[in-house]
Amino acid sequence: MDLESIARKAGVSRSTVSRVINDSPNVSEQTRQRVLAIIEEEDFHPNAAARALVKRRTDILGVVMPTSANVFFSDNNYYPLILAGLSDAIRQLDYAMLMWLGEVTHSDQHLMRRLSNPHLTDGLIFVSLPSDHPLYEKLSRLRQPFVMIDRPLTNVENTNYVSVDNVRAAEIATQHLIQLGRRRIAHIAGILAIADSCDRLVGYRNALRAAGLPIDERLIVESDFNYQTGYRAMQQLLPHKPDAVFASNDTVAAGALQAIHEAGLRVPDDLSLVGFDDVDVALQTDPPLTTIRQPIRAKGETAARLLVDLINGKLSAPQHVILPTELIVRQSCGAHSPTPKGGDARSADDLSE
Amino acid sequence: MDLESIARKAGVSRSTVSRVINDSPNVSEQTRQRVLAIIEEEDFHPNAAARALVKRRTDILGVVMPTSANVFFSDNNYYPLILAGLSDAIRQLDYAMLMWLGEVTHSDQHLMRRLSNPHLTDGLIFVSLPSDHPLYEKLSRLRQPFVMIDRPLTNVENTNYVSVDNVRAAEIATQHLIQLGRRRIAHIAGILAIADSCDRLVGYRNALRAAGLPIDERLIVESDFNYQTGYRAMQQLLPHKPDAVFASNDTVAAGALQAIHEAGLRVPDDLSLVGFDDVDVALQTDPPLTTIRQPIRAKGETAARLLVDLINGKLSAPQHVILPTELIVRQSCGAHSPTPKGGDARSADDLSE
DNA sequence: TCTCTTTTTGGGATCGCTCCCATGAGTCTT
DNA sequence: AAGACTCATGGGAGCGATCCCAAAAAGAGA
Repeated sequence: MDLESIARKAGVSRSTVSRVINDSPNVSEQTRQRVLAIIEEEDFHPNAAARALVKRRTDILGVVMPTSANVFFSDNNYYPLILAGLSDAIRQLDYAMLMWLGEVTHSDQHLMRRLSNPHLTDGLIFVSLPSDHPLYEKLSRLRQPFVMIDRPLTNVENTNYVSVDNVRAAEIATQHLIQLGRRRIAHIAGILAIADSCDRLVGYRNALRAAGLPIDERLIVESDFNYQTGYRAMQQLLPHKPDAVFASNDTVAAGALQAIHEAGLRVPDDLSLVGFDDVDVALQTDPPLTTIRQPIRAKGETAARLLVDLINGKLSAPQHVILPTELIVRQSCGAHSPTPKGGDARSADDLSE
Repeated sequence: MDLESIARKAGVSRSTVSRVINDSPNVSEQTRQRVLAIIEEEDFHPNAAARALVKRRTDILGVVMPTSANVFFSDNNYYPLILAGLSDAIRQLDYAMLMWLGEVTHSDQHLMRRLSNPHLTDGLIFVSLPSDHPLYEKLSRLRQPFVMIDRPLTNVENTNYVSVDNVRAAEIATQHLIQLGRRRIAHIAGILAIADSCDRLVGYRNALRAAGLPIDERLIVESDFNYQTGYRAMQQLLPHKPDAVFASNDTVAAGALQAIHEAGLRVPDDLSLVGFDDVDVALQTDPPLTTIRQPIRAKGETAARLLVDLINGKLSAPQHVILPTELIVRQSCGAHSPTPKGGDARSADDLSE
């Protein structure tokens, strides 16, 4: 079933059917209706490959999340939320979304070739690509446009990316704890191979330094962004008597909270706790978490729009889009007297829509 | 850059280059090496559209999750886990994955057309497609193979699907509670528009009936698969004095647990609690949850393999694949004396790999 | 050395579209 | 009423692969 056979049935030419399908204005209303009727009747679908062959665009965007399953599921639904944002925007922009989840190793030649095939997608979006990734080098040679979500670690200037100012956000979180009178503030970092984690650690150090507080390296512990490692990190920290903890995300904060409770300490009375992301879990802990809200879905949406602009040649210089974050004060930091539970601001990201 | 230009540089013909690319055995080793060198040198990528046009296959599988963001994120990572399973298997089978997330409404003609375009994907996988969905009707007319994950509500016989025996699993969970001497067993159901939820409810009723226990409709409450509604459902149940609760998933169970604790009751002493899925959260509650483990990732993997078999014409009759579930006994049901925390079986799905 | 078979190679036809140009029909102008 | 102009339509060329068949080259057997 092709254009020609539809044309024959409608008593017109191939070209006219093509015009109808592509909403060309130069078709008489009468003809258009006749053709549309036949198309409907025959349940005709134009061949995407043939179209792509001549138009040199597939109307497909590629999304690559070279994230291990481990991180994908533990990190606060961060990646699923990014995905949702991407998916929404890409659908709205009338593209389809081709997806690769999971680690991409250098040895996976097949996949590497496919990813860099400029004929398969019109552009690519990479989410949290580590700097030492073999794809990185390939990217530079790539002729097709691409956008990164989260700041790349190297070659920052020439890369289009969408991120938040993690350094500033971490400064604000830490500063908040300092203003509450805390002096021994610990930090449970995320995976330090990820730029965001590094930046948050930098922000944490900046804030302490700015306040003239000493930086005690024993108060800095790494985690894997998940509950379990948050719990263990806190157990490591407790002997050094911190009076506050800034955690790399809300799930880690929840794990830390568990360890704190098991040690017979109270939050926020004995320790103040601040998380990051502001997702569901921040409201499910007891007490609910003070945290930094970042617009996770919006990151995905923005990246998709940016990529499409790039594809359409609307941009010249590389774009660096920095989305805003916000400190959400709840009970776990002890900043103010408890408000009625559930009465405070909810995340814009988690359950909305 | 096309086959022809590579051919010219290598001093061979178009056809020979094509043979090299497609691993045809009828190429001399010498020629193959020469051509491969040029391909590498020029960073040549064959045009996927041109290939698809003549081969009549795109090597792309479509995955449709017509799930609202609400359910996507609340339901125990169920959908992200399915996705991971699909992604792994599809990559391994050397296909690419085209994805549509989120609700697909009848009015979204554009998307509907795209989904049913047999030239875009070689086959489709639908995850938890509600029975009243407009896509359902379109599917029947579809000429391309498709597989569903989770039992469809109607037209079951003619549909290829992968699921678990939710009825039986719920019977086992409920039976377990009965054997522990519980008599007023409540059920927090999931969204009843989803077949799985219905089946679990049926299994619950079956078990009570088989044990000669009365079915008290006040002990059955619906939830949205998330913490919040699990919490509220439990609050509704408490006045009717249940001595056990079978929850539709682990997150709902966690929400219920919170409500139980707030009411000053203890688990498992005052109430036994059983969840469903066996994901991370089941180990993060205190006490850890007794639950039904279902192989979520394996569902995705199985569906992908089934679809590829279907595409290759290896199957004739519609396939119904039912994967096994397992009762995982931990502390929340009170079945045995507490084992050391963390020492019990972990989910095969959550953090592995 | 010549024939017969097998392996390797080359080039035409084809897939189903879009693009471009030519043509015909209808309208407006002078 | 003829030329100029617009709008609707038709058909050739071409996108870049694969497939098929024919031809050339290499190897085998007598």
